[in-house]
Parts: sequence; C-alpha cells; structure tokens
Amino acid sequence: MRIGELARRTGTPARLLRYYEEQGLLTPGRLANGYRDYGEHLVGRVQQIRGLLDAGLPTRVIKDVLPCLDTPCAITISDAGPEVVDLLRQERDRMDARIACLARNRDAIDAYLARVTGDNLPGGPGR
DNA sequence: GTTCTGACA
DNA sequence: TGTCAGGA
Repeated sequence: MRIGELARRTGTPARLLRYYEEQGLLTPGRLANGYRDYGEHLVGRVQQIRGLLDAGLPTRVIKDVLPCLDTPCAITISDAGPEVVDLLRQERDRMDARIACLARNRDAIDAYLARVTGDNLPGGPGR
C-alpha cells in the first residue's frame, strides 16, 4: 500500500511516516514510480512505534529496541544485547518517574474538580 | 489527485 | 510536527 493508505489506517500523518523511515524505524520498499510501498505488517509496526514514542522513548532507542525489522512482532526484544538491556532499564525508570508525575497531576486535578463541581467520582470506573 | 524531497517555523 | 515549494 502507498503512504496515504497507511496514514489512514494508522491515524498517522504521512509526514511522520516519512520521518520514521528517516530515523530508521521503517524501511518500506519503492514502487516503480518512486512511491513508497508499505507491507501489511507495517500497520502493526507503526502502532508499535507510536506506542513507544507515546511512552516517551526517543526514536534512536526505539530503533535499537525494534531489531525485528520486518516481522509481525509485538515487542519481541529477543536478541537484546547488554547494551540494549541497559538502555531499557533506563527507559523503564524514566517511565516510572513519568507515571508518578502524571499521577500527582491527576490527583491535583481530581481535587480541583471535586472542589468546583463536587460531582466527580474519584476511583470510579476505569480506576 | 497523490506522492516526493527539501526546508523552515 | 505542520506546512509550503516545485516536480513528476
């Protein structure tokens, strides 16, 4: 499929799909006319990339964490060398810090909401 | 109309 | 990331 379809199916702007390729996160083939040609399995990979990006990992780390270049893997870090393992521990710690930060802000917002509206229900469905 | 590369905010 | 240019 061409970039437009992948963009639609992943909800990712074509601009970003080209950027991911530039960063070595995706390696689509090329059509005779020069257009990028994305395989079906890349739909999942793009979602995988967006998820890691959303978790705060930089593209250079994601590149190391996604050795599975063209397989429909979920998050298989099978052949993670000691180098990558160390990188992942570091990212895991950053995530913990981020989660704690988000939790504090969420609680602050809950407190504010409870004061101004009095109708929110902390600890309700979803938590 | 769709995509491409490069560049700038 | 968004957006524009100038082509194919």
